[in-house]
Amino acid sequence: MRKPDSAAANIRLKKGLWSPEEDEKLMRYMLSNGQGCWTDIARNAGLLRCGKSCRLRWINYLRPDLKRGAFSPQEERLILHLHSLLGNRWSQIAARLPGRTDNEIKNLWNSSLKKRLKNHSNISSPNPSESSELRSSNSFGELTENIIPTHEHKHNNVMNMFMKSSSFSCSTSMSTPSMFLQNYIPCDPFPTLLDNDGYNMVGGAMEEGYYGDYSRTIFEPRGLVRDNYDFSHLPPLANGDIIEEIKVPSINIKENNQNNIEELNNDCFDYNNEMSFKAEGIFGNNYQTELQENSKIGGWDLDGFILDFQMD
DNA sequence: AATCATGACAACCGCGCGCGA
DNA sequence: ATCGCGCGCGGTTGTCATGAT
Repeated sequence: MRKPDSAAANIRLKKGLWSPEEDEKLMRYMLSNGQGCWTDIARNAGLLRCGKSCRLRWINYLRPDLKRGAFSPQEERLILHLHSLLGNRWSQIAARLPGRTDNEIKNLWNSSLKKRLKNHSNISSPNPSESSELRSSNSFGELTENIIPTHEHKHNNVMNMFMKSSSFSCSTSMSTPSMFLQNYIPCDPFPTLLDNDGYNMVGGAMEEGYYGDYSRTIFEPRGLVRDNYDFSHLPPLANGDIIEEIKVPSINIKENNQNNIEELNNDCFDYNNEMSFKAEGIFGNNYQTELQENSKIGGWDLDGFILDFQMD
């Protein structure tokens, strides 16, 4: 049997909304003393609150690194996408949206996104041949059209994307972040490439490369974040393009997971050194298992699909 | 102007987990 | 091995603001 906070057993603790004075006390204490045992923090800061309440107030409201204001459409897209992968694991979703809290995301989902998603699915036809039109014609389309519903649509025909025509041969310099980025094949942040079912194929890369804002999304392994990157001078991918060569940091695959959730949770790559490889332009749906460090053959999961590649 | 409905946000609650005694 | 405690998470409820009737 669980006991209540020891302090709560002795003192009548305050509940409900926080006053500005309480915020001030907690803020001042946290900034000068840092995080510790929340029960102690509550007591030492002179607050008649339980530690749990203080923790919640700090994490969800007072923390200096919180991003205030409404969610951007890009953030909403990301939440939808991550929710399709992770379900109601709000803390894990929040971990991929800097400055946002799990509570905030949960509230957004419950008050807004869930209803919109439901409306969207009611409108959408189960017939895939109709879904493309519907996506662009209903109010929810703007949120979903760039996202592959991971567990629902793993098409074989994705293999036809990027397999023809133009190629990219990228430089190897990487002394600055912007130069470094030239080693990546850029994607239109909101691409229009659609497969036969109307799902956007480039969007699938977002799971791997995304960690902040879709405008930064480039075709890259999971976890890389590059701010303020200007795509305008780079050749856009077009329908049917082939990815001939991509230069990326060396990829040391520490472990391989076949589970999307684990993929997101585990930092599988080491980006310390750059290495180029040939991307053969093939999207395969077979996982490369037991990849070893310095392996010449590899691949990474792009929203459930594997881009196979071979090291130079 | 008053009432009601709705949405957004804030906070609470209960549970499970990890850790140290 | 067990217990107590703190913490984090996800579900739920409470509160307030705003718009519609």
